[in-house]
Amino acid sequence: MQEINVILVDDHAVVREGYRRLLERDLYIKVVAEGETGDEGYRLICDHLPDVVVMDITLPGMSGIEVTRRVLARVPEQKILIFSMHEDMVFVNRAFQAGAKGYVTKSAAPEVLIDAVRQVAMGKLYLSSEMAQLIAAQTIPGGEQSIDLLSGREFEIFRLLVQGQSLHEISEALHISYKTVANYQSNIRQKLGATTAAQVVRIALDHGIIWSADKV
Amino acid sequence: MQEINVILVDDHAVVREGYRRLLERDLYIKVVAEGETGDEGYRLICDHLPDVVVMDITLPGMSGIEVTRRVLARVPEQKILIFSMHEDMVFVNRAFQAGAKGYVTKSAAPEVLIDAVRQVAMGKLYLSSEMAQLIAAQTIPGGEQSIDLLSGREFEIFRLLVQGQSLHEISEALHISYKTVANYQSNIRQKLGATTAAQVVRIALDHGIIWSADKV
DNA sequence: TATCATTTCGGGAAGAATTCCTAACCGTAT
DNA sequence: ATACGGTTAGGAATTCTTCCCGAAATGATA
Repeated sequence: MQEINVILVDDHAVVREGYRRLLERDLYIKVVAEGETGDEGYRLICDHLPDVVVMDITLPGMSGIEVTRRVLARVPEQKILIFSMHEDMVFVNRAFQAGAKGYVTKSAAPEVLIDAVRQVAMGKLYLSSEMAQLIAAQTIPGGEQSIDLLSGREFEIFRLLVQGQSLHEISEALHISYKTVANYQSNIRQKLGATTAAQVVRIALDHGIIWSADKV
Repeated sequence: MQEINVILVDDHAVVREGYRRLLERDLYIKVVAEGETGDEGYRLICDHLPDVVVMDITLPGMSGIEVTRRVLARVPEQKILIFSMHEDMVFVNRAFQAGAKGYVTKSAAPEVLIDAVRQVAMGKLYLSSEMAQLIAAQTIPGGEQSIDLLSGREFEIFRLLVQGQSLHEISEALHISYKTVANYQSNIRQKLGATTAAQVVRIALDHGIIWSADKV
């Protein structure tokens, strides 16, 4: 078996240290560089062109997904494995949309990461089994493109809801009955697979309908 | 120097693996057990009574801060070091309120964690320098955020709520009555000046308690 | 030590919100 | 014309939320 050159990109030094030691338990895997930010990771990847990149999503500045997109725009064959704490389908979808070759969660067993790196290096796609199960089970809030299931009116009410408006305020703003708004909310939650209001807001966040104050 | 027995509590197996290898680079430090959830960590700590606990905040169910509170209620002299990705002052404050002996962020240099474990084992308090700077910077311009009005328990439930957990799930995770959680939610909303669940989530966003996929 | 404030915990009851069912109305596509 | 989906609501049962209360534990302070 050939040697597998790997670049790690993660903003947590201690965590990176752990990956490196874990991955190098496999004698064929060699970590050739480590990046701390999205920009640094991008430069390192373009310079080294490693066999596999293990990349976190949450990074200072450019996110791991954005780095993936940019790298693949210049080096389409580059193999990038997303290794994230996010167990949300939205992230998995975005990762593969960006062209990532694999997605592994940090809660997976250590051996899974090694396996994933080897699989991806061989040109295969890799999705950790928990994530694959999530895809199979379609009860995930925000899974698939659930937001597209919303009708125009539903989407409009959805937006007002996640902005923090009360049902009463919405009914006045739209000149419809409170009861109608309440019914819409029920339908929206069902279509999105959400059981709590917070989950609905989270879906809105994931789709960029609203955003947090400290977002760059 | 005496041997330092350590217990690790973190929900990410790969990350835990990394800590273990990193910490045991120091010959006096010995990792005697690893916990994956809040409940498991609590049991392990009570059973082993290690010299130092290295604990993440974000855990399934009970948070690391909640575990800290509970452990210290029974073993007041237990030394607990919070090791979290959160660089928000809110979390540092909560950690020390709960009785933690140290707070180190995961973005700190690897040696910092080892140093922190040693300091805490010797009975000292430890705060990584970035966090110490944040404290210094925050004392002047700060100005009483509404979120500071929340008690420890209220903040704990607040976090679970905005993560999308139902009242029933929270009551099970914290082993308290549904009614208590419902009452807490009312108090939280009042203290935060929020009338809808979505507004509560927005406040959490603004304080960095949760974040959106939109950074992707 | 005694005291007072705070926090944690929950029951009861009234009121509000949510769900589920139903149905009307209106375009549009078949 | 018929069928379909979207918009609009009411009714009833259920669930959630608030506001009231109090008990127990904790913590600070005099």
